[in-house]
Amino acid sequence: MEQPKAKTNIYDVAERAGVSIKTVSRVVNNEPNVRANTREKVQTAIEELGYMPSAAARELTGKGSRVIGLLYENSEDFSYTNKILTAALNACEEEGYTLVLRPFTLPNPRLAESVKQLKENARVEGIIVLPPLADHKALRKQLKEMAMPVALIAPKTAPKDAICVRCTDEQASYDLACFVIDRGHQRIGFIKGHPDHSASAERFAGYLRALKERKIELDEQLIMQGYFDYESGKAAAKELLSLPSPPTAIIASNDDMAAGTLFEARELGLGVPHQLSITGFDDTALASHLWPPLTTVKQPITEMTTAATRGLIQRLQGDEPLVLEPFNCKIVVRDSTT
Amino acid sequence: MEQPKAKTNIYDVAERAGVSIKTVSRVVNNEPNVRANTREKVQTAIEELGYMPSAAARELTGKGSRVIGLLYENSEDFSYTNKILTAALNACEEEGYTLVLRPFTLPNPRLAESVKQLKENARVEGIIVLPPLADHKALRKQLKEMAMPVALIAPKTAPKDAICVRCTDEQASYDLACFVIDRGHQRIGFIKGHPDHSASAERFAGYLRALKERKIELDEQLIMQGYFDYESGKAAAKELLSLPSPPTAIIASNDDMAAGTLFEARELGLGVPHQLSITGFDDTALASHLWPPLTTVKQPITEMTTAATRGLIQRLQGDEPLVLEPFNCKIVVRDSTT
DNA sequence: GTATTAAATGACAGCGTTGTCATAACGCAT
DNA sequence: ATGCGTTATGACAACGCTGTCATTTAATAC
Repeated sequence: MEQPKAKTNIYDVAERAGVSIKTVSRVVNNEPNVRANTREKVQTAIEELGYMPSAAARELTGKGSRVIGLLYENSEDFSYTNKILTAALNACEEEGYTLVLRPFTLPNPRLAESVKQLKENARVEGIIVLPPLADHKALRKQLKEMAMPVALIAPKTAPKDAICVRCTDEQASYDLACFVIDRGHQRIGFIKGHPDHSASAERFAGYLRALKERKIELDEQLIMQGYFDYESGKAAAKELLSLPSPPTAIIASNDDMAAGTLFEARELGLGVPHQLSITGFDDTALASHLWPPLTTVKQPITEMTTAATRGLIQRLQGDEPLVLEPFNCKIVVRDSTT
Repeated sequence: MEQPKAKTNIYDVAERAGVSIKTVSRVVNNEPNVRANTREKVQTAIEELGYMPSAAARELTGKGSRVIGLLYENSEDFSYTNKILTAALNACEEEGYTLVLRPFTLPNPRLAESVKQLKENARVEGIIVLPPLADHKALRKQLKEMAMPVALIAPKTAPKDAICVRCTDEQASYDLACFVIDRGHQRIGFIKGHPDHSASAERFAGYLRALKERKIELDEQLIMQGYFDYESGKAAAKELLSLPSPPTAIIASNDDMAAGTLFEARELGLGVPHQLSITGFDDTALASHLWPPLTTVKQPITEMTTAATRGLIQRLQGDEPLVLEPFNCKIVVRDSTT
């Protein structure tokens, strides 16, 4: 497998295989009437050069574009990811760009391959990466190798050759913890987020800073590891609440885990917020639909995403790669806290 | 504005305007050095012919593709729309197609324009339409005019020139109502869904059939109009529960409205399920995250969407437009019903 | 009015592929 | 070997646009 300097085209393959471009075309499109022997030679050349046909050229010759659309009504109550999608989609439309989505389930061995395909097949020129993928080492390496312009949303480490947007997670978490402390709580449980998300560490740091400044001694027992999903929040809450001296408030690193905590409190017959205060993070639809509705933190997701998308597009057009300031979060007080 | 028979290209415009194709190109790309007079002539010709430049050809000449990617981790707990997106995205990837998303907020005066742009700009060859857009008259007309191959998800009326997928909503709703009746309930409230969604009527019909077969007299007071959102469910529940003789069970036409109902029950101090049984529809993440978790109906969304997408792609490739049977739903019993 | 310069316009190649049609090689029966 | 019908291969135009560079036209100065 060689490292193709410039993009290889059908001529390169034809030359290497010692056949005409038409024959290469036939092999690529699985057409009949190619000797097995020849087919193999061509296939080898393709592999060696890492050749991928140009979708644009194909389309131009009358083949379809292999693009299909999906129309849907944009409802209000979207989850975190959805808010990002919508914002990015809108920003792209305004700039005359087309956005192609690619969801992954981690761990994913075919990740590199899939990203490469995204470039060749779907013709993407730049890529926006959401957490926790934004910090995925293999992915970042792959993107760099492909010299793919990148915009990272809330990454832990921000390479300077990428557009990055962040928000003041640490400060928001600090503010939230102070808010809880000011309501008279002293034993405050904390459920950490998924360790792969940069936000997790930031939010935890804010909690720690608040305790320190308000002179509350840190009790390791009150710190739980969660993974941003409902079940992990539930499990963590169960453990916290069965402590000999349980917390009177629990700060969960996102709304899903807060929902799990709320569920667990119910199971144990604890009244919220009177016997237990609970807070979330992200202000998803869930937060306002639970009973009682959750006190949480609202990130300016739409603004962040729009900025990242615009930034990426600007770079693609050769403009200055502007540096983005962190965006401010805001506490949303509801009824899950005393 | 003429009706272009075949796709107009830059030559048509040049001829009509009496200039060279290069000049047309200059106008289209807002390049300098074109006399105002000339520019106008060209612009007029473009309008009259409804010309839109070919993105594929542009890309081939070295301009970028104007496509950017967005990578995200595929989490489990997705809403209804998200499940559809993910399934469609996956089906497309498997078939070597690229899926382009376009969210709308209704009502939208620029809908037709946006769809046209989707065709020209994003080069889509076929379109999948989700409810309630699947029944949007103006949209359907526009798509038909453009001769755009279409796949409709859960439409009310199914034109035979479109791929359509449906599921057994009526039967599922009937089964659910019977389930509730069999638990001893006689006064069962029903919160209807958004009138624009085909599913709303189907679900209501199932409820009616169950009452009839079980010889329970229909009480109009127990029927409420909702709109599939949390707030409308809450409002409907409030009204139902303040009736002189309130229902002992409420069937909401989706999970969001069931969540609103649950909230309202809490506000009124009613125990769920002992004093009030509640059911939802769709089996979204919300349903299992609430307390108590909701009894609801699970649609095979992934299967439906995959079938629709595959069907559309088959048609695009000139194969037989297969007819799809309705998909079966399944009741998921949880703790919100006695 | 003519020379000089700048602005406006056009002719043409090239982008990477596939379709058409011509040509070359093969397989087989004579 | 010879001829014939396949099967395999290649040459070349076409797809619709933009870049380069040549040419025409207008504007300005003398």
